[in-house]
Amino acid sequence: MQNSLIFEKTLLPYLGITAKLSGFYFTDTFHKHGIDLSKEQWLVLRKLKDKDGQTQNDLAFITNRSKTSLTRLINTMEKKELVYRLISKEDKRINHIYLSDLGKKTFSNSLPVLKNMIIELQDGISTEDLERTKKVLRRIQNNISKKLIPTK
Amino acid sequence: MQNSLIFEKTLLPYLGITAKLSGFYFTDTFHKHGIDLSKEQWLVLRKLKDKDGQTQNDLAFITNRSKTSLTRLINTMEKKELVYRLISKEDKRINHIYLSDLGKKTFSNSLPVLKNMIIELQDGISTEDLERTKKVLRRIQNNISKKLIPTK
DNA sequence: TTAACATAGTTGCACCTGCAACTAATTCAT
DNA sequence: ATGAATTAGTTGCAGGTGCAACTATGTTAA
Repeated sequence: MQNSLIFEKTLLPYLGITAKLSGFYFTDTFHKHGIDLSKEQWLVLRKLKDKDGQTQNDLAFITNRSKTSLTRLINTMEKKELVYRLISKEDKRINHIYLSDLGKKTFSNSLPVLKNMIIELQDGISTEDLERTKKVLRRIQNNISKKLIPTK
Repeated sequence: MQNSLIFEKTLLPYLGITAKLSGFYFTDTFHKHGIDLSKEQWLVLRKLKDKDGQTQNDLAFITNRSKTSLTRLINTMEKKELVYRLISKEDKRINHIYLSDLGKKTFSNSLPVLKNMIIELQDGISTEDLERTKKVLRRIQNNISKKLIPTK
């Protein structure tokens, strides 16, 4: 019992709980505002907004997902007509993913809601604390990356 | 594009990415060490180690899960013989969940692995930065909790 | 006492996830 | 030029998730 309590003193449970609660908050807020997007779907729209027509491989990579997961994410998003697939003419293996009008509209509707959500999320935290926290999280990401991709 | 980039400057993506990578790292490390536990299963063992025989309701609450999700988590853990259900004699609606010997052994095997994992995760971060980050994450949790349970 | 309500847990449905094995298309090397 | 290796995406399988509706049990109030 004493031994397992050590972990409560590390960042891991804080990270896990905060991420979980943020997820609930995200879902809840979008739902309340009639925005029919999961956080995963939102993230894909956000990446496509940056650069439309990316391949599934690229999207999987930049969203830290397996290509399997991304395939199915795009399936549901295509069913909901948020995005559409176009097979590349140069290489028939490749799908390019594009935002539909609905996708664009839904994303742009989500922005003010999300903006407000973030303000409430970060309420009462100083800029300095925010920056320091980011630095710590970035450090953790680097620590993990080194371990996950061994030398390769 | 300019507008959506705002979110990259907030804590949300840092939180999401760090939690995701931590999850990968967790799974990867346990797998490498032959510990057959998902992080969700680990968390249930951890809570039962604190107090054996808790009800599904209690476990769902303290692990921030829906009772649905917890039901199914216990189903798989029972199949793997990590835990077992006992129906309460006072109230037949209630299931008490107990650690099996295998559950106890698996959990205790996981501890040194996890300990080492956390050391590597937090490598190069000062104690002060750790504490400050925890403070920030706790603040976010509080901010969200206020919003999620409105007055009730 | 019995009808109304509350509670613990399960189930159907829909979604997100990764691994391993697969198909189809492309490239590389002999 | 053709067989081998590589690559992009899909599918089967197993697992995690929440909501709403449900069952079974227990409590409460008329």
